[in-house]
Amino acid sequence: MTRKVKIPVSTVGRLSIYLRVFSQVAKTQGTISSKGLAEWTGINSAQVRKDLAYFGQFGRRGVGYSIQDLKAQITSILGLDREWNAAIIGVGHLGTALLMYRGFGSRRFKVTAALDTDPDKISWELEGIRIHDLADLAAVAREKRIEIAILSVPAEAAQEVANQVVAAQIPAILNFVPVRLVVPKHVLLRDVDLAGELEALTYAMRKR
Amino acid sequence: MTRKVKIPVSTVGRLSIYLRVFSQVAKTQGTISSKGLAEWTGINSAQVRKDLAYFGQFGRRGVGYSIQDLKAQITSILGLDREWNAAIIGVGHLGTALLMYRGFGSRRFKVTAALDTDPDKISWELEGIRIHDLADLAAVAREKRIEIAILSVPAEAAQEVANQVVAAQIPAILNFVPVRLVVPKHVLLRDVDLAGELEALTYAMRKR
DNA sequence: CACTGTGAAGTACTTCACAGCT
DNA sequence: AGCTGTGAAGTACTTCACAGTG
Repeated sequence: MTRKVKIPVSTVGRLSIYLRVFSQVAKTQGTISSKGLAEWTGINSAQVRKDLAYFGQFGRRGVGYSIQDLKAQITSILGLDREWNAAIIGVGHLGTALLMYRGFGSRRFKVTAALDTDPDKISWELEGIRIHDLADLAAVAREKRIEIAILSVPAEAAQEVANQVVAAQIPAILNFVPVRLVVPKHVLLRDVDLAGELEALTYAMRKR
Repeated sequence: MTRKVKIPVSTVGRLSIYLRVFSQVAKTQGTISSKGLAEWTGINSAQVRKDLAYFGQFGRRGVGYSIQDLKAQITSILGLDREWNAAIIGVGHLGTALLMYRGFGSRRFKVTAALDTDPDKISWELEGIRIHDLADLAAVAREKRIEIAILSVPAEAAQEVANQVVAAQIPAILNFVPVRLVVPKHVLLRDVDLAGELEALTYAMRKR
């Protein structure tokens, strides 16, 4: 079940997609074939089988995959069989935006803290979440058992704040700031570049 | 300058990254080498050269790339030499969030309209942007010259709303809804999956 | 002579195609 | 008979390495 072979990053991304199909199919009973999943997702059926086979032999030849089993397996592989506490760092427009977004929580993510350096914001509450002084990050992270830092600070401050996140022993960062952050290898970093996504669209439109 | 060779999607993503370095380097005079860009971005210098060479011969051997020129070139390639009007469709938590986020606008994107089906929201204003009835999408799109639809509606409604976007002749969709949308080939579609990004982090944390 | 532009080699991911199980 | 699991083939992207040049 746990393997030696290196699993492509893209495979992990597709696991999220497969999982989501089950909410749409809604049936928790019954089976689904790789071809069925392929139709729902637009992903090639051989790709579906290969993705799932990385993690074990979940399917039954001639039948397909048990929806219930597969759902449980993927949930567990993605670590969604428990809750994860996240903190929003930087409560500007985007940070506020992300605080309000419950879509994070609908799956197993809880935003349980917010932090900023602006004295006008500190100790306010937003959506029921108190805004702490960023200087207290280490204490807040320990107390609230924060495992994910969601970064939405100004670009100039980003690296310095990332350093503080690392010092506070938070193991993972979801970075919305369009800056290349340098962090130690043991810290997980993932970038989301919203302007970049739009630029990919305008690039394609411009080409026409 | 315009080419036959197919340009990797990933190259376009990196153009956004290169462009961003110039805001950080700040100097509009002078040159930068592929090695310099590599250091700023963490991208291999051969990759940098290959990416830029897709679009023409911008560099000078022995010298590097003129920052001013390169900035102008990439800006133009990405279509950022003009403004683009976007509409937010679905003013729930995430939609409101995105409306408030000025980071879109800081580059050349303007959110000039918002739409929803909820009578309690319609004709309110949020951040100076009026919320229109989704039923009026085609009219609003025409009047406001909307070229990008930013989709943040409930999953159940997403495909139907996407159909309306297509019917309204909006050529591009940035989809925040975790659903596979089916649209005609001439409509550009890009998916952003925020829960998926977090799941990629928890997957990696779980593995330890 | 430092640095680009680019073939060639290397690596990673995807799809095919089919043997093998149920 | 139908569908998985997986080597082998195919395709796409990255990195190397160096000839070419300002």
